[in-house]
Amino acid sequence: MRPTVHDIAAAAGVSLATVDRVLNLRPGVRTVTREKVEKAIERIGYIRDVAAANLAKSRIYPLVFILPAGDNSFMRGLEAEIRAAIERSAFERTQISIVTVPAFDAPALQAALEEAHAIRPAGIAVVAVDSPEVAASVNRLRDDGIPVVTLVSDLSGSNRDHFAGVDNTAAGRTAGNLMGRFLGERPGPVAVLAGSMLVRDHRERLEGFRAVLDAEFPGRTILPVLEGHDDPTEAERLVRGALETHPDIAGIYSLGAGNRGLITALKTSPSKPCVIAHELTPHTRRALQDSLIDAVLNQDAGHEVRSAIRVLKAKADGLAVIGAQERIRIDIFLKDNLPFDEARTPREDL
Amino acid sequence: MRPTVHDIAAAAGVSLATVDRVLNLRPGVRTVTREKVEKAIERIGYIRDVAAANLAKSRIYPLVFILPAGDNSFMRGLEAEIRAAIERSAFERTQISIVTVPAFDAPALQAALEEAHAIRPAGIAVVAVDSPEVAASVNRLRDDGIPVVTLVSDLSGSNRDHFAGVDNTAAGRTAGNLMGRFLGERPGPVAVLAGSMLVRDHRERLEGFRAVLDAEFPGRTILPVLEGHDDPTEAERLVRGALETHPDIAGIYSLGAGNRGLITALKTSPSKPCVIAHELTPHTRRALQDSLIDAVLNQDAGHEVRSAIRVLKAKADGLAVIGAQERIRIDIFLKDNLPFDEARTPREDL
DNA sequence: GAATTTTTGATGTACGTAAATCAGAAATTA
DNA sequence: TAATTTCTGATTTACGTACATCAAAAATTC
Repeated sequence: MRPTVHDIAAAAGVSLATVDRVLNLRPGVRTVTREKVEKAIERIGYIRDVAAANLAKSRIYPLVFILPAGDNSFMRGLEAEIRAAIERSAFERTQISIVTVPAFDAPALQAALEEAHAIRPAGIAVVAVDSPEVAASVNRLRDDGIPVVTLVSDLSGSNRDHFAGVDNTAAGRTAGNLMGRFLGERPGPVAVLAGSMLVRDHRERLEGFRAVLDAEFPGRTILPVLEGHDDPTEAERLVRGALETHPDIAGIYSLGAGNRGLITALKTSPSKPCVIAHELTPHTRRALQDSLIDAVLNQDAGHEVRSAIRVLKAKADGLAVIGAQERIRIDIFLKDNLPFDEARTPREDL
Repeated sequence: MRPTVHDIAAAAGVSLATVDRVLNLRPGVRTVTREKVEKAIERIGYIRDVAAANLAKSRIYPLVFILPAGDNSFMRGLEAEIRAAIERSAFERTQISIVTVPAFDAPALQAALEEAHAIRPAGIAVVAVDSPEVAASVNRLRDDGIPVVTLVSDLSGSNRDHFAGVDNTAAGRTAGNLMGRFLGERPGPVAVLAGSMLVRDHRERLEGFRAVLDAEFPGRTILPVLEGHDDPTEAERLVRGALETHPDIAGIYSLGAGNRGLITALKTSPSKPCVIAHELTPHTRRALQDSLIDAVLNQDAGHEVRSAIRVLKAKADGLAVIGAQERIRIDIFLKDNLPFDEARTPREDL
């Protein structure tokens, strides 16, 4: 049988009340007694029964998710996953609220963080805009004992507890490797469509992509980055322009959102470049099936949300997390390994 | 506040004892009363607090994992993940035992299943050999109320509760697509190294690989399958022989284990075929880094084990599972997106 | 050494559910 | 209707922890 608080009391030769004081960091215990109890805990290998503790505390975890607003299929899919988690909140003792802020807007994000801080939740998950002010807000939260997890896009210079997202440099490198191999001997430059260099995930993807192409496929030119701000209309205009200016474009790497616009532009393009994009949405899925896109690198939003919740709860309780379980993988989808469409998939009209 | 059993009792106008009888399917309740209680449960939206219930029951879940013995890096990695889960059993209320049986041996597997049946565990996870006798044993377990999850390799003609593994047909298709694209215009046939056609995962991978190569890359010949029984020595001999008989081999698809032998053969081969293999082990990882292997399709053994445990526990309690969470993904590793090596990785000497 | 403060023990209640017992009520059978 | 069987209610204990209260013991201060 697993040892209980009673066993600690017996082993340490103290009362249950004293054990409780030690375990829950309550005052009124002499250092010698505290050490005696701690040694007994160590000795008998006591592990707190979190389920029982949560029951006794009637613990619930109020969590806040902050993510960009706007017409972005991936982000709306992410939001849908958060809503799915809300459905499960009765089981998971969570109480989740969603806050949306304008995309790529550091001051707005900072304001949202401050507002969330005031509520004093058990934890905050945030799709970060990489800026010092945002990092400062996050650090204040941490100093105040509120765990923070960055979601999808990480935050430099902050002591956030965890990043629930993929290794974006590796994703970019993978895209570079696939692009280089898929193109083979085909001549022509490669275009890159990004959302904004203000978010770290986009910067890292670009960096990885560039590194591999430069190192392993020299002679392949990369055109100046097109910044489409994850907006389909802007993306379409930029891609159309690039394809007109450089009719010999051999490949396009779309490392952000706004793929709907990219796809529209591709449909009317006279040439057929090799296209690698990010995030599996209804649009990229169809384009993959129609061979307009050759490969899609994906991060599973559901996994990211569930991971963020697990980590926030664990951090709130001061518990360890299973590192391997929380590593978010980069999925590579070709048209041959598309997962079955599910009800969970964001709606077609998004 | 979430409704409790007391609320049901009040709402149905019955006593707590009757609610308990209904909830836990105990006898001694008239049909009319039972229906009254069930309607009240429905009406107030009661959800059983599993944590509290498990606490009251002092519930533990005895689980049995059955997997092939032998010198197979992937299977030993799987076993390591099961041992990691055993480490967590105090937290997860599980009590896991591991049984190993000779590989590709249906009678031995059946015997192991019958033995596990006798213990009457809360659930069984099994790496299946695809045979009618094994399916019959599994069906008997199910009829007896013991949930069964197939792990890594599925079982035809059984009513196992769940399959914790990847879509192997899709994996084979993906391999075919990558092979076709990576080879480009390079001439020469493709060799396939498998473990055994007795396991469904290998059959499915081959089928998917063939389908894509035939459909999308016609003109590419596939040599007769080499069956290496997941044994490094045998694999090496077979690959060496094939490379000698067909010096023009352009690609090799290794869809089973025994990759150590394949790699040894590759090192001394005068030609450099494009190689796609399965499962990231210390050996395939190094071969990938050394560019002896071009791509590795991987299933995360840790995810599979954790998923199997979650599903078995849920089934034992008659609860629903989050489908999306339990879908095991096919990881595609190129040398550019290798995950960091971790302590969890199977030891080098395996 | 008395008065004070700090530390410890003993005890009870609570969380939400499970499970058991026993008495009493209702339904069924004779 | 009486005797029997079947249901139902009331109550208690338990799971492992949290948390509060009050008394008693020990340590500290003056």
